[in-house]
Amino acid sequence: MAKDASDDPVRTDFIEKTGLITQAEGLPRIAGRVFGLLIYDGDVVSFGDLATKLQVSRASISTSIRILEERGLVKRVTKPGERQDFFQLAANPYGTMLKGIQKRNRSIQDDIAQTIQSLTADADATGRLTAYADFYASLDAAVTVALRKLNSFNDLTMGQ
Amino acid sequence: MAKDASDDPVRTDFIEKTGLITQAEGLPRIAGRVFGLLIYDGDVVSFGDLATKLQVSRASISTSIRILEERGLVKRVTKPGERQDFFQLAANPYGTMLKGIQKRNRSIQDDIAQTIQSLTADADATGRLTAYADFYASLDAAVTVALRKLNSFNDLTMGQ
DNA sequence: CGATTTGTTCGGTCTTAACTGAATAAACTT
DNA sequence: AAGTTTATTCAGTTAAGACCGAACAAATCG
Repeated sequence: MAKDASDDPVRTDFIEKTGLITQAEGLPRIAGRVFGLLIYDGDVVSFGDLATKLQVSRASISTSIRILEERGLVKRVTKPGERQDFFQLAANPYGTMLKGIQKRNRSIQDDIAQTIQSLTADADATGRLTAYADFYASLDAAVTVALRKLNSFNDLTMGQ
Repeated sequence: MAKDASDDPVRTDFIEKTGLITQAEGLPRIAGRVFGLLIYDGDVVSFGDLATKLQVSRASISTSIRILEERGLVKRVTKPGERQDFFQLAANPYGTMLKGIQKRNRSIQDDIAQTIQSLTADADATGRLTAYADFYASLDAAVTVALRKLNSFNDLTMGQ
């Protein structure tokens, strides 16, 4: 009873923090809480437990899990003899997040490049739009570096 | 009449794009449109022109400008003999944006570090929380690199 | 087969925040 | 001073989306 995880204030605070952090990234808060719970507890957690532990409806768990699965951050697993679905962190969630950022940055770069293409060659705006695109290019380069570092680290620790 | 900027579909598209891009960054869409307009037109633009050109209320311009000024992306200027305020892109808006990202990443790192501090030393979660913090640390390092590159570029072109 | 457990979907409610129009304040003009 | 022009603030409306309960579908159990 004293060892009930739900009594751990550090854990509760952390889960709420991840909810807010993730919300700022554009995901629903509950999805962030699920993410945080899976990080903190580490274990494989059942669908029902997620709902009760986070005190939210099963419907919210369902949609949050869908979002997290779509983003490749969470994996659904099943257990023989168990009817419920279980969930755990995906293998390399942070690499996946970086790839998502990368994808988005590149899409923006493409959008801007397309605008630049449409300008008349002598257009006054060309330089400023190029600077704007360069900003996303430099972000892209930086994220690529971070991704490479992260992967090499994983290769070491995961013996890959 | 044919040279009216509002007739330029490339310009209009670009401004709408920046509205959406910036919205995804967590700013109101109109603020993003103001930002895009200032990039595209380059000129110094008056308060009233922003409202009419973007077809939004003056109140929306006021709050959008406030947000953009707070973030250091836009500068307010005045002209002798002119009663209106005028606006232009800040000197190095992209560097400022990177610094904002940096600040946010570090705040998150601090939050996570604080949680780790609160854990008992043998806690099972320590490793996973550290990996989470490392993710933001690697992002931070990446942004720092991008910032340094951007500044050295500016030093060259601006003769700084 | 009927009953139960489980996950998803759908309709509706509620919260949040963007946006507007009107009121206000401040600066300038005549 | 009275009247204009301009920017901000505030109250109210609107729009978007998070969240829930209930209905549903699918699978399992008795």
